[in-house]
Amino acid sequence: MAKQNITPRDKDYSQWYIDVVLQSKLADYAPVKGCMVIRPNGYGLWENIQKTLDEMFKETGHVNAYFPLLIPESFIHKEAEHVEGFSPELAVMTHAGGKKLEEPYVLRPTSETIIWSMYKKWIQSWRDLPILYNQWANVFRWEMRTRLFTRTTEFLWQEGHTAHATQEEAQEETLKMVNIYKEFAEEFMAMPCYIGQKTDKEKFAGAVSTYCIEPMMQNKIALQAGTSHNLGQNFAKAFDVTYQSKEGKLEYVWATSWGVSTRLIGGLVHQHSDDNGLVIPPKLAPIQAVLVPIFKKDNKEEIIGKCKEITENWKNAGIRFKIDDRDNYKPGWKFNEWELQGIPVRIEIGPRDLAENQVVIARRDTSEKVKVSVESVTETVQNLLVDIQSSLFDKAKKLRDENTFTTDDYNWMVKKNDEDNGFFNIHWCGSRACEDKLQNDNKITIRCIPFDNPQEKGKCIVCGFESNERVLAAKSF
RNA sequence: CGGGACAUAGCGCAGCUCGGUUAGCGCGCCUGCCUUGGGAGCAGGAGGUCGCAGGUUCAAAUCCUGCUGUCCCGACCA
Repeated sequence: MAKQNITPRDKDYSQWYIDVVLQSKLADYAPVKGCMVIRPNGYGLWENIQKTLDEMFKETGHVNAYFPLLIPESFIHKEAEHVEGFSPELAVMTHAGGKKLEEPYVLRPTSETIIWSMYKKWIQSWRDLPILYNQWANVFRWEMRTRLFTRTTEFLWQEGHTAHATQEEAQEETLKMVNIYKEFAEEFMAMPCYIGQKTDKEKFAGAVSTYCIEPMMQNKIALQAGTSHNLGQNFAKAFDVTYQSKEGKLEYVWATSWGVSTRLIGGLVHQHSDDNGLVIPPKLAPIQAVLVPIFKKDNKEEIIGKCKEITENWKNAGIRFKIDDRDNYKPGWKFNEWELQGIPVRIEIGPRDLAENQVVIARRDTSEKVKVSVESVTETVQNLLVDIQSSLFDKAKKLRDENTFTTDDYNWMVKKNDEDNGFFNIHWCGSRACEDKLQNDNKITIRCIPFDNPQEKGKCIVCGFESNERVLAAKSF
């Protein structure tokens, strides 16, 4: 008899998400407002995200560095848009060593300012460029309302900060990185993403242009999952960072920054999980397959021995697995537990299987069970991991495609959005007023101007003024 | 930051209206036995300054005030 602790997704989506995160032991509430503890199940996912992205960054020429958590308050004030954007979210340290500080420090909400203060020291000549640094760090943003993983006061992320000699090179870098995010999200997280440029209203505080990936979650709402910014010369000017060009002229340096955060883990939950708990894409799963031996005292050794025999070469084969040989839980209990924790593949081995030289293999995403011979377990599991990974992507893409609508009918969009959310490809005149109206009246924001948008004449869905392309609009987290 | 709800054992809750023995129940946990193919059973046991701080009272989980935290709904954001 299954004990169902998770609120069904259809009954209360928010509560379902919270239940999944807490009960699968990804995270727990911390005693600090808006902060959470990332537990081993969640941190294991983060480690795999880190590992994969870090390789992708290194392959594209980036290196890691680390800058301080504390930033002199005055630094934040040097770039006008930046300070305006981040001031409301700053946590400020005013005392240390039992005394009030001469100048307060802010806990970094992002590191552009402190990094560019250092780039000033390190950049003199065109020969010093480009600088392609990344850092893995924690940041603080004092949010009014927080949610596990998708919005917390402190979160973990990576922030790339690059410096270039030319505008073209900076733009190329900005686009390269947002494409890497898309590739990572789709390939590893099984999360299909729309990719495009942010509107001026939505872009990063201090950027010339911001690019993003926008996947659709199961409630048909967008989650901004990764952003890449072309910072132009804004920070170079604010921190007076110049280089001498080949021609001997002093020029301001061109900058980019880009980041993804532990929000991705929230995205993973929102994208794939179900009423039985977490569902993890195999490529990111800390444990990809769990073996549950079904034994009594007299055959325990024999059955666990078979588990070990089956998995003998799995480490070399690159399968991350665990043999759950605990004897204080019954098999049924373990089945439920591992399902709740989202392990992609479960292998059941009991005396009946042993007698027939077979095992039972269950996949988390569809709950399907198959019997296979002991000899073909490894191959079956390997194939299954590949299949689950692509099935999850296909399922997510199907949901997204079926809920992305091209429309010119404002009333229809509003009705659809109120009833069931969704993504809308709409004509927009480009004015801030129409963008604000969409948000104020319908909670719809323009998620991005997609790169691959068909260029076509049309009329703004809000004001009817002429428009040359469609944009992607939706409610967002 | 506004509006609403909630805060009692690790978790979920009852008790509070109408103050009065030793604050209960289910799950979980510990010990033992027995079990093990979808969250078993029996017996025994441990575990609480009733979110925090004040106040009223002979007496507060219960009444009053303040604070903090969580959730939901808004406004703001990765």
